[in-house]
Amino acid sequence: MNQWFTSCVAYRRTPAVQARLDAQAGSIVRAAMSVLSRDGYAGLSMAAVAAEAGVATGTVYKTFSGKAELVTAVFREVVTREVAAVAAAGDSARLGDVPVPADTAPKTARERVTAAVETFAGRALKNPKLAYVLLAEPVDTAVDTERLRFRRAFAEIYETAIADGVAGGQLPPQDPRTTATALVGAIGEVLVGPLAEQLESESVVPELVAFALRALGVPQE
Amino acid sequence: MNQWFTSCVAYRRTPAVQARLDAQAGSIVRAAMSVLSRDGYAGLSMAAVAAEAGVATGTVYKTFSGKAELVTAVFREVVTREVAAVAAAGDSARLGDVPVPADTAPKTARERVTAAVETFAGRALKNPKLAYVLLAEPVDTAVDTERLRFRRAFAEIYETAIADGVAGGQLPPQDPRTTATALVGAIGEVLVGPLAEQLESESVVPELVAFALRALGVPQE
DNA sequence: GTCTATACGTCGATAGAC
DNA sequence: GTCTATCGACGTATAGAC
Repeated sequence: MNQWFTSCVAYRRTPAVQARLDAQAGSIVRAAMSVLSRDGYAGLSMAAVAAEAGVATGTVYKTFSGKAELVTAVFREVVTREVAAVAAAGDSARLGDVPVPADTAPKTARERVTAAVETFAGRALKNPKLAYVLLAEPVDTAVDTERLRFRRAFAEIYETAIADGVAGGQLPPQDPRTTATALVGAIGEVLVGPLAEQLESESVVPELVAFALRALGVPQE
Repeated sequence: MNQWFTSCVAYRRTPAVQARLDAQAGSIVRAAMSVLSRDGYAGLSMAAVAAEAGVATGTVYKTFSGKAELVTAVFREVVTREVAAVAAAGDSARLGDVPVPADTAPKTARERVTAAVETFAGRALKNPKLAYVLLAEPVDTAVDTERLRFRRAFAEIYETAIADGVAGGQLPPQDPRTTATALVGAIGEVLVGPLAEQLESESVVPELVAFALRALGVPQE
């Protein structure tokens, strides 16, 4: 009994072990992202991920109970990255923890939305396989649920920019939440086409920006 | 041998039998639509559908190889109905086979888009369970594929209206296809929220219409 | 992590169509 | 008379609760 207890304590996860496991999990997730970017969801087999990460297939199942869980983790990682990039491009307040220099004029709603749309769409078109999985590819019920969070996160970025614009009189009266949500849906829908067919249509980003500015009611130049 | 052949001919599906089977398939699909509207996708079990249709569960599998196939058939049926309703509301050319009376002024782009958006959103909010399944609910990979067709069908309705408006100078220059696609995405995205939470927010339809009109560049009244 | 409950899909028997 | 469509109960897998 005493010995059993001792063993139990001894095998309890030490911080070091936990850290190693976390690092491994991160490594596997990054490997999965690489595979996804290169070969799309069709190529995302557990074996391929394991090979890319340099571990055995069994090891992957050690940290992720199944493919759905792994995919979900990958999804969360990618979403966090993309949201950060778009937020950085669109937010006027601060990037990371660095305050905006005092001599920089605050961005207008037009600038903020333009930057956010261009960043989002540009990144998506630069990594079409990944973006298509994120936006639309029929994958898995669990992933679909994650997609809802993903879209919400982007909508919140637009929402603050729009609310600021309305408050400042740059934009006509409107419900910022509705407009922001609609914008996210619009951008996603438009991108799915070029993404699915691997067309990097050059005109799609400017068209998207034009649509967004019209939809917000930005006064035409 | 001769007798076998005679029997075979005798038991070959006669038109009457085929018609009955087709009718049964339709009946099952309609039953599934009822269940879906009432209990949502969670309540759409094969047993519930069979009970609603007044047949045994085994019978359902006679016409549909599995749940995925049944759900796909239901999806197709619903989409066809909804597209027809929205097209009828939005098209200026003709409703069904009846030509528009000559004394009726052709609808403006503003009227056509307003009618289409109101019809689509109104019908969705009147049947939220069904609409949520159609638009966003994580269901099945096969259904996701169908959803793409569904959205495309709606986009085409908007596309013709927008193209006409641009050609007639009522709308500013734009790519009708892009705008139409974006509009479908925007409307769907906005509706998902109220639909998921069963809120029949009264203001959502007017806001959607306002968004759509701004996005098309319709001159503000 | 285990356990229970629900629901998908199958199978043999029966009844009815041709 | 033969074959097939229908029925409904059962096996099994999976998902959700504790």
